[in-house]
Amino acid sequence: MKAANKHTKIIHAATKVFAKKGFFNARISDIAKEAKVADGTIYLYFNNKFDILISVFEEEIGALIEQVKKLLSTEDDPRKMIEIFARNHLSVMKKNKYLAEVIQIELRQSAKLIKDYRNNKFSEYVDIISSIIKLGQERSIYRATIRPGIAKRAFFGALDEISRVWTVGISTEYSVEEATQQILEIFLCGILEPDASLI
Amino acid sequence: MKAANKHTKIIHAATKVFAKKGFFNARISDIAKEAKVADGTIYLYFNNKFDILISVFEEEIGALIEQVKKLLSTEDDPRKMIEIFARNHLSVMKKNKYLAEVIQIELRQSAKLIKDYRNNKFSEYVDIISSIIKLGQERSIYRATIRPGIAKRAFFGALDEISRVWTVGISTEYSVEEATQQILEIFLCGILEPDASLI
DNA sequence: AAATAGTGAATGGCTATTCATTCATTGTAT
DNA sequence: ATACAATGAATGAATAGCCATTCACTATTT
Repeated sequence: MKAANKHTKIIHAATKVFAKKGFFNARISDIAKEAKVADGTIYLYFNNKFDILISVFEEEIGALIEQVKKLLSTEDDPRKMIEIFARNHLSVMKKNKYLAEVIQIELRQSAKLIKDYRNNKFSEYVDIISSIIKLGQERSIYRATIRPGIAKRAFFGALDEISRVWTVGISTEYSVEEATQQILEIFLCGILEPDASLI
Repeated sequence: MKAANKHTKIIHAATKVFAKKGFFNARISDIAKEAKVADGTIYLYFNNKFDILISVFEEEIGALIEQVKKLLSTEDDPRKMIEIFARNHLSVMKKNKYLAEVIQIELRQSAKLIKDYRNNKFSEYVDIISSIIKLGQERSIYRATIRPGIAKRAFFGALDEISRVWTVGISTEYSVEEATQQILEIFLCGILEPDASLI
């Protein structure tokens, strides 16, 4: 029978192979081997190679959204919420390096790879940041001069670039906690020395 | 004669084609056509397709480094220096969309594309940020608790993600000035309302 | 008339996708 | 209980098309 978990098995295998080789260098036979199925079997579950990539985005990021939304639902303070988002993102990326790689690299070219595919799931994920910022502004906790649409990009971009350290073989290492603390310090307080207006 | 400017012509053509189609979908014949030379001519100036991409990185980012270093050399205040870096980066990326696209997308996969190619030029560029931060720390203008190695990533990642708005066809638009101002507000002061410790 | 630069059609290697066939499971008839 | 279909999942070798690179040839310079 067409086991539902074979679909999932292929998705996970594809995530790994895409991460390691990149979409174009990934061979269908690599994915098949990784998933321990025959090449042809993949076409029983997916229409083509692009379809596999899209499914990886939708399903893996979908799960990420579920997870962070659940965590956020227990918190009300926008400062804590932004912290939860950052810590969760960084720890998932550190733990799931294959997913990290796919988001950082393949997702970015997806618009070019696949005609008329909009990354709705991805936008939905990043928009969580702007909604937290808006909430904070309503409560006068975050500055009204901050534009949520720009700040969400700045925040996500910062998290994304910071987490790249764990995917490529860069020597400098730091922990999720350290990275989270730094990101929060920068975004909440800025990098200026509080009494630097002197000089 | 082996005109030096034919080399440059090919580099610019390649930047454009790589930006539009991505490295793997770019055909040598596309680049040749764009540069108005024969397919074979490209191999008189470059060893192979990868070599073209590497040259694009080295030469285009090399020029970017020259430019920003020159601008920075006239300034001494680390706060202004970080501003100069941000404004310059954003305005170059808004103006030169092909280069922006190549940096944002192709550069990221270069490690995977090309065995043992380290993006020295790119690291050199991003390291300008950490050196500005260190300078600021020495003068007690930037907090000592900020780790320059992490902050440079956060700052560059923020700039990079913000400038993506100009490359992909996203509806929301903002100017270089607006983006620069927001980035500086966030990084220098943070997003917290100054007297938000209330609540 | 050398020497050098440029050309573009032909080659050769590579791989996504297909599809004829096999295999496993379930149902039906004896 | 055993034999026999029927169904549809799984397989993987064969196909068909694509494109980086080469190279025999032409054009241009010195």
